[in-house]
Amino acid sequence: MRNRSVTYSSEATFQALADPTRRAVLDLLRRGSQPAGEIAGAFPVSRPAISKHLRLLRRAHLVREHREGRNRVYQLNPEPLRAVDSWLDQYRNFWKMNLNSLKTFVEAEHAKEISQHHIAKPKTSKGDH
Amino acid sequence: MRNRSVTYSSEATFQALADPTRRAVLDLLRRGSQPAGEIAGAFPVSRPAISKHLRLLRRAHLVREHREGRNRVYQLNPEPLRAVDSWLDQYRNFWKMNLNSLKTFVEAEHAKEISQHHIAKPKTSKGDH
DNA sequence: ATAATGCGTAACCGTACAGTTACGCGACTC
DNA sequence: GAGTCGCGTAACTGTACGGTTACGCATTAT
Repeated sequence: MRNRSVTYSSEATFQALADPTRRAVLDLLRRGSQPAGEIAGAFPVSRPAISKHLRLLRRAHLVREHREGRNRVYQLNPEPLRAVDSWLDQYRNFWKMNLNSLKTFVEAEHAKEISQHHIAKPKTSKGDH
Repeated sequence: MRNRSVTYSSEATFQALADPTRRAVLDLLRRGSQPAGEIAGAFPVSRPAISKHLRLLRRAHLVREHREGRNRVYQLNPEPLRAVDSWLDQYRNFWKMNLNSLKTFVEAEHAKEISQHHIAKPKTSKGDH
């Protein structure tokens, strides 16, 4: 449970990531920082629309903004994505399990087949509930 | 670009994950499949509200539903989370980079300081743009 | 000083959606 | 068959938000 200087609300993060345009902005920003205008230029929506998206991304700390003359340059901040990664972590074993489920199943069947001489199956654990 | 039998729209997935209640439902379902009623019982909102959340999760293929008598049992399907994991992958190197950014920066400054005898700074490389 | 640029914000739509209550329907119980 | 349980859905409300246009405010250019 390492506590970095700032604790990012994964709530805001997920919320910010929910919009495809915002994810695209992040993808764009991976190539390098850009002023708001150029970001807006990359999308088929109006500049104010992007401005609002950027505000949301700012609130989620997914981007950082600093002025440069009359430009506002936006920079990616991948830090909060770490929280998403951690959250995902709880499910990773889970889908690895599923990855091997067929294999495991087959092996289990195989093992059963081998040792299946006089052992009565107790009841088949009826799902995972 | 592996194409599994089903292609999950990461759009629907992110959308589904955007709500805290829905993420909580998934977290709950990690412990095992449950009928809708029990899921609803675990939250301070009405049963129909949960029912709608479950519908969204179903659409995103994050849960699977099957009837069992007069119950509808919901089961976690972690598959679509893989897509999220892949998406995140593009940022993983990035935040590893940032881990070392301070170190790198300090080292760079140090190097500059050493060689900085008669070199006029052209204009300060102006961010990372 | 004046004009033009770059951006954010306000004001205003339309739509999505979280939540509620009322209702309906299939599935077990007696 | 009548009652009840489990659960989805319809109908409705409040709110968030994506998009637009109009506007305002700095900063640079003339």
